[in-house]
Amino acid sequence: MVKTSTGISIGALGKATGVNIETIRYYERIGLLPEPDRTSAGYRQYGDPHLRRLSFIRKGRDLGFSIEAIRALLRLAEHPELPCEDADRMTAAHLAEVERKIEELGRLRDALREMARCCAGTVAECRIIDALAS
Amino acid sequence: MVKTSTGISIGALGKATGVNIETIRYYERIGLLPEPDRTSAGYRQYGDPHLRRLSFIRKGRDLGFSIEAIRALLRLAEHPELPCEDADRMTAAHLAEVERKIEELGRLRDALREMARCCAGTVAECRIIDALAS
DNA sequence: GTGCCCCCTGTAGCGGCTACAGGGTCAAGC
DNA sequence: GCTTGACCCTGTAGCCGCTACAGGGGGCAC
Repeated sequence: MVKTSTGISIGALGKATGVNIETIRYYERIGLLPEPDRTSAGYRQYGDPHLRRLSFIRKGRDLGFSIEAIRALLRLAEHPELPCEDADRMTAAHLAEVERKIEELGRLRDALREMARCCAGTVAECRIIDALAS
Repeated sequence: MVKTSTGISIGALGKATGVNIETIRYYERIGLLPEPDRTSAGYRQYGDPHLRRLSFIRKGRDLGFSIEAIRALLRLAEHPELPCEDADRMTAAHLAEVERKIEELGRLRDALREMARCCAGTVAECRIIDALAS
């Protein structure tokens, strides 16, 4: 009972992974997702490896990894025998970057809070405009 | 003693405001900074109004306001007699967006921390790769 | 006159998609 | 058999806010 799997369409793949169809084609164009087989009409037909790879990509993007980082992580995932220090280093670097951004945005938030709710009056007395113009 | 101010070059304006020269030209192109006078050789010559306007823009960008928001804030700043509720609303909206991003990044940070430092071994046992592939 | 730095215009690239335009294909229902 | 509508295809351009050239001209000190 060998099942000759025919694969799924790009729309079905998109639904299964939560990735936009245009984004899937974009990933193919930049070589992140390999080109799938085609039906006689030229429709893309995806199999299980594509599904797994795309959902890997999606999770990576959700974690904020860049496309290039994901490319590297995918290469690693294909070689389970390698040491995982590269993955560790990339994650640490990304985490540090996220922490940096959080701090930056925290400072921004404080500055904005200080300015906000200035206003019962006119622009001439506005703390916000004043902060920018002074 | 009327001083006929000759204005400053784009390089000097950039230094004075901390804005990249190419960015200044970009702001001019998109109509955010008005076209300055030119010397006979075609060099831009900026005066005090440009300096003030550009430093307004710069402060706005530092606070994370979009170009379009800054455009609106500049229009407001030119009309001190108007009520400042627009500025207030824009600041509140921007603040809310910043707070949303902080929370999102906080969740990201937690997820990354959970994954990180997995590794003394190979990719096969790597928590990072596993989190993405599973 | 000769370096060297500044300035000019115009265009293309970055990241990561997203949105068309202008067409072909397929399956269900009548 | 024919229509309708949902799906699919390619290719290109746009989003944001710059940044980076290429290829040339100007200004000033030595």
